[in-house]
Amino acid sequence: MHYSMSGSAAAGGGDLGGGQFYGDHPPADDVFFQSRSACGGEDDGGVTPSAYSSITDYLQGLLDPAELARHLDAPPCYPTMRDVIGEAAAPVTPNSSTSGEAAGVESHGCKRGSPVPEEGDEDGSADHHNHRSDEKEQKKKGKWEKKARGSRVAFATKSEVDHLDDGYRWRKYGQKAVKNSSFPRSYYRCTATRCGVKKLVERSQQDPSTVVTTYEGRHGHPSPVATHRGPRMLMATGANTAYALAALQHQQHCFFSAGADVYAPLVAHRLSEHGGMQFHADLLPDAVMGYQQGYR
DNA sequence: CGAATTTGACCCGCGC
DNA sequence: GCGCGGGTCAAATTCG
Repeated sequence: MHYSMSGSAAAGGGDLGGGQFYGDHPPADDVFFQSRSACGGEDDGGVTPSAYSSITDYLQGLLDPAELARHLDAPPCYPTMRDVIGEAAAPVTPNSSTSGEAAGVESHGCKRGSPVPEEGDEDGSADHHNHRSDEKEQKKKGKWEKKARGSRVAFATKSEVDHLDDGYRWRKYGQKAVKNSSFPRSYYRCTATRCGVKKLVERSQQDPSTVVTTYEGRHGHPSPVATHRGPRMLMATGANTAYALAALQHQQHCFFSAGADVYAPLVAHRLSEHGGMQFHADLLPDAVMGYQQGYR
């Protein structure tokens, strides 16, 4: 079901235009960015380009902390993440607030369960029952303590579809009601063997039309979609942001076309500067280019 | 029939 | 120490 809705489903929902990136906790390995169709309608003129660079660079681990902090402290021209996606994605718990919406990799790192499956990925069902006891024992030994996880990247996208196709295959392993949100949060794991990447999907409480997706970790394998399509591609429409993210994680070439996310291109551009990802500006709408120039 | 999803139970960290 | 809330497991169920 999830797979079938793919990007096309999002596409059906109309183009998603603009995207916004957020990151409000430099120390944490988290990043947040949002995309939405009505971006132009707001004070998007105030979009802080630097925010993008920070996120982009953050994704690539290229930005120095000081600069990142500066970017993140900059007055948001967008509503704050909390404003946009509500408390669902911006936990009100004190601990999470310190490290931003994504509440820190740390808080998750100590949790039990699939602490980044290594040999036995999620498919290693045969070991599941033993897995638990093993984890318990290992926990006692403190083995899971602060186990470093991949970076977390969150983004919000206007879409009628909860699970946007980002080119990877995901298996849903859980769903839970979230406090202060009438929408449940879904938990997905990459189905690729030995890939411990996870994805959390939930709808914004304040804006039900917005889907907040959080990636955790990086794929250590090529995207099934990209592989099949030959040229690494990312198309327009709603799935852009998700694709962009996948691309970012994979440093794949990224194509954005008219109607595409306004901000994702910026990220792509920035990445291109670092040789991480190629940017195909010819596919961008003028508005995007103009914006980009202003940014540059 | 195998794969994916659903969903209640369980576990654990954290705040009070 | 207790309760809350988030994250994961895994059996049951559904789907292709």
